[in-house]
Amino acid sequence: MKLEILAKTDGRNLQKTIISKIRDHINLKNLEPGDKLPSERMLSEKFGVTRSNVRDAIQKLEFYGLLESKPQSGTFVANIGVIAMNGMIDDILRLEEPGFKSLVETRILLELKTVRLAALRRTDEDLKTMKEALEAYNQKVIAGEDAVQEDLLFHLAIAKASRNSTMNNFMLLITPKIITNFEKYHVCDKNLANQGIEEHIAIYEAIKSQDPKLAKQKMKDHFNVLYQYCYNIKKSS
Amino acid sequence: MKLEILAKTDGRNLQKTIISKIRDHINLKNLEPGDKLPSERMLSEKFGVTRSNVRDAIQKLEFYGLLESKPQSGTFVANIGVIAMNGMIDDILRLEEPGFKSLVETRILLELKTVRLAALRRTDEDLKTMKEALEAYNQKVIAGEDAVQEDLLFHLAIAKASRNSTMNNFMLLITPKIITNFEKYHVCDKNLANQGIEEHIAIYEAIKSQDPKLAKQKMKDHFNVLYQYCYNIKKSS
DNA sequence: CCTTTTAAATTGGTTAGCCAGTTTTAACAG
DNA sequence: CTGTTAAAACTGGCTAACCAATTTAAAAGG
Repeated sequence: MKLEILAKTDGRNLQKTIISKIRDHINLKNLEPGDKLPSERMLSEKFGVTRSNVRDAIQKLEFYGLLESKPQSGTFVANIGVIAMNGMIDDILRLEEPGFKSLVETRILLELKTVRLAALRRTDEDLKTMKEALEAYNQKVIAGEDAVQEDLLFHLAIAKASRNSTMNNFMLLITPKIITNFEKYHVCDKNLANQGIEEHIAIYEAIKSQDPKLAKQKMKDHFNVLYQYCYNIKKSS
Repeated sequence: MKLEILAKTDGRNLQKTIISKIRDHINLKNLEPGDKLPSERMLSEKFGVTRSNVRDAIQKLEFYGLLESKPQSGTFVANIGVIAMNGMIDDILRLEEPGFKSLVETRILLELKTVRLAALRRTDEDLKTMKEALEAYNQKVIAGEDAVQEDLLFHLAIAKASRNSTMNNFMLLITPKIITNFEKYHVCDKNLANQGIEEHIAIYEAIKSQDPKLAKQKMKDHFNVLYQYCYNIKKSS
């Protein structure tokens, strides 16, 4: 077990090492936006690692918009100067795994915004999707079954109706992680789920009547109950 | 040029096709959390694509927390039921590339929160980092040079001081894309940069004196100027 | 029939080599 | 010396073979 963890952190540290070496190279050679990096083969030889490792590191930096790979041509420094490049790579390297608290804070922030935007921008089709998710949730709760999935889908339907693909994407990223934590700490019990029905309906109605302020307030109420309960669980565990 | 775009969309569509086929398989076989997917080899044969393509698709679903690959063992359905799985994959497939407006909206939302959290949680070290970024910015502006990078680093320093790794990560993700758009539309002119000095100082002082409300207000002021200018640019272009 | 042991098959990950474009170099004509 | 052309070298992506760990099957022992 220990070894498995070590292996994983080893892989992580290897990637971080390669990323920092790429940064060093950029600094040493004073590469500016648009300049070409050495080929993956040369970098892998220079760093004493496999080409796959280099590719993975480059892919990560591409994901953060710092590099850009062009097929059959090369990898290029993105339209970002060396100063910002250094600062950002530094931040990326020091970025730690998000804890539960971090995820919850971000979720609340995002949802209080998406619900507002959804109230302003929702189409009739969005409304239909939300209503379906809402009714699926209610049905499960009334039947006394677990409704975590349906709850998730209702909230994601709101995110989609917000018509902001960045926030929608972020919601898709963090929600599953939160759900996993919820189930781990056994949040979302039956009685809480019953209360959730009314709260969801209130949110839905506010979005339907295109009242952003009310929608935000109802979402706030929803979270208040949920996370008060949640933090109690956390403290007692 | 047309062909290049076609090739890219082809690759994208291929991955989306594979992802939807994986979803279909999960539905058809009624796979539940913890169940094992067929091996990458079998899936690649079944779908008539290369193993690399299957791996990439699985990696993406892993990124969104829907699958989990264990070395020398197999790929497993994450702790998420079929209903949520279907909904999420559907959302992921329909997710569109974020536009400029989407990015700006999200940035404002995130920064109004991170600046508040930074005021509450900043350590003395955070404060030092922010001050350094601030002074680097001022120096460049006073010298009449472009200070986009230094501006970026100041805002990222705030994100780091917020002590929320999820928001910090999100900021790192969207900021470069916004910067690119800024430079494309030639936002951030000299006169605007001069005004930026005072606004940055006001934000910094509010964080220093641990006044979250004031910090948020000063950030709001900062954005007001910036994006009023920005939207004018957009409209005229 | 059940438990233990062992060997064969299967797995995700890794590696070396191949491919189709791109880029650089060199050859050559004017 | 310059502009054009062709060919050689280089590039990121892709393919197939390989690897070590794991899982399954079967064989052995009780």
